[in-house]
Amino acid sequence: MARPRNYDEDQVLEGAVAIFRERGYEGTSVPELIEELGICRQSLYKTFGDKRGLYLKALERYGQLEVDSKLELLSSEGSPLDNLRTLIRSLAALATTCPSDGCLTATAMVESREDPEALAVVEQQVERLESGIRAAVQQAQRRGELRPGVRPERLARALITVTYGIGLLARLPGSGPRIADAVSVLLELLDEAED
Amino acid sequence: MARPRNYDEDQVLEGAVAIFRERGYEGTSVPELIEELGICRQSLYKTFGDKRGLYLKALERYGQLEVDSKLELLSSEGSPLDNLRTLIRSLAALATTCPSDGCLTATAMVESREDPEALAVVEQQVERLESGIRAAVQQAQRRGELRPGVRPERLARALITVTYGIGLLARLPGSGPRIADAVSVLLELLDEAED
DNA sequence: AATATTATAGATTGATCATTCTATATCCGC
DNA sequence: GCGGATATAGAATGATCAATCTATAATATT
Repeated sequence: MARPRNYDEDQVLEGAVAIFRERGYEGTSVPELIEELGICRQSLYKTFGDKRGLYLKALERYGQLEVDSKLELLSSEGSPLDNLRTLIRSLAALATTCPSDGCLTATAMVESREDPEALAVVEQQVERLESGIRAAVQQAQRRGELRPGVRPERLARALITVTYGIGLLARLPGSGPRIADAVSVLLELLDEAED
Repeated sequence: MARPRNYDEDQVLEGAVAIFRERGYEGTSVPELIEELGICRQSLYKTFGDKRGLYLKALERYGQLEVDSKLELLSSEGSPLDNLRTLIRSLAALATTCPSDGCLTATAMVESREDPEALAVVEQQVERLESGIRAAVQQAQRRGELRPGVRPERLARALITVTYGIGLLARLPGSGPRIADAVSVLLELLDEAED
C-alpha cells in the first residue's frame, strides 16, 4: 500500500544520541544529522517533529539506558553496599574515556538550561537515579552494613552531585586524576560509614 | 587628537561575563551583546577581535575573580581547616542562587569542549583552585588539624570535582537540596579527617 | 577654528540555520 | 501490473548569524 521506510527509528535515535553526546544540540546542524544518520530530511521531520523533538527523544533515551543500567547494578543480588561500591567504581571509567562519550544528561543541564521540557527530562532521570541510590543505602543500612547514623537521602544526594560532577569534568581533558581521586574518596567515605 | 571612547573596557567585560553566564556563548548573539553592553559594533571588534575574543576574555576574567576570591578565603589567617570549611560552606550559596548566576567555568567545560583555547583557560583556573586547596590541606595537616593519613592531593582533587559538580547542578532547578547535602557530607568528611 | 584621528551608527554581505515545498521513486494490496 | 500511498531526494524559503564596510560624529592637538 505504501513505500516502506528505509530506516529503523531506534537505530536513528541511537545515532542521534551519539552525535548529540559528541557535539551537543546547538553544535549539530540538521544537514549533519541527515547525512550521518542516513535518514532523509522529510522522514526526520515526519518522525520526530523537528530537530528539538529528535533531541528530546535522544535525551530521554540516553537517560533511560544510562540510569537503567545503574539501577540494575544497584539491584543485583548480594550486598547492597557492595553494589554501591561497584556503581561508584564504574564512574571511574569516565576518567579514561574520550570526552565525546561524555554524559548527555550532564551536558543538557548546561546546553538546555532555557528549555523547560529538556530540563524536565533531565530532572526525571536524576531523580530516578537518586531514589535508586537512596534505596540501596537504606537496604545496606537495614542489613547492618552501614551505620545507623547514616542518612540515606543525604548520602544519595551527595553521591548524585558527585556523579554528575564527574560527568561534567569528563569533558575537560586532564581531569582523569580528579575523577579517579573523587571516586577513591567516595569509596573511603563508604568504608567509614560501614558498621 | 581623537574622539574618546564612550565605554569602559572593564565595564564591558563585566557585562559580557554576566551575559555569557546567563545565556552562554552560542546562546548570545552579537547584536544582543551590542545592545546590552552599550558598545558599538566596531568598537567590540576593534577591542576584542571578535565574539569569541570577547568570550575568551570574559571567561578568563570570570575565572580570575572567582578563583582569586576562593584563594583569598583559603589564605585567611587562623586555622587552614576552618578556611577549608568556610570555602565548602560557601558553595552552598549556589543552591539558592538563580541559575543565571551559574559558574561560567563549569558551563565552558560543556559549551567550549571543542575550543582548545577556552579549555586551556578553564584548565588553568581549575588547576589554580586545586593547588590552593591542596596547599590548605597540607597546612592543616602540618598543623596537626588533619590526620597524617590524609593525602592532600587526592582530597584536593575530590573537592575540585564536587565544587564544579555543584556549579553544574546549580543549573538544574530543584537541585538545591542536592547541593546542600553534598556540602554537608563534605563537611562531615573533613570532620572525620580531623586529627 | 582647522585638521587629523578615532569612535560611532547602521547598512551590507555572505554564509548557515531550521524548516517547508516540489517532484520523483518505491512498494503493497488488488 | 496498476493505483494509491508513503518514502525519498533535493531545491527553495526566510530568518539569523558573525563580520565587514561606509559614512557620520566627536575631540585633542595645532
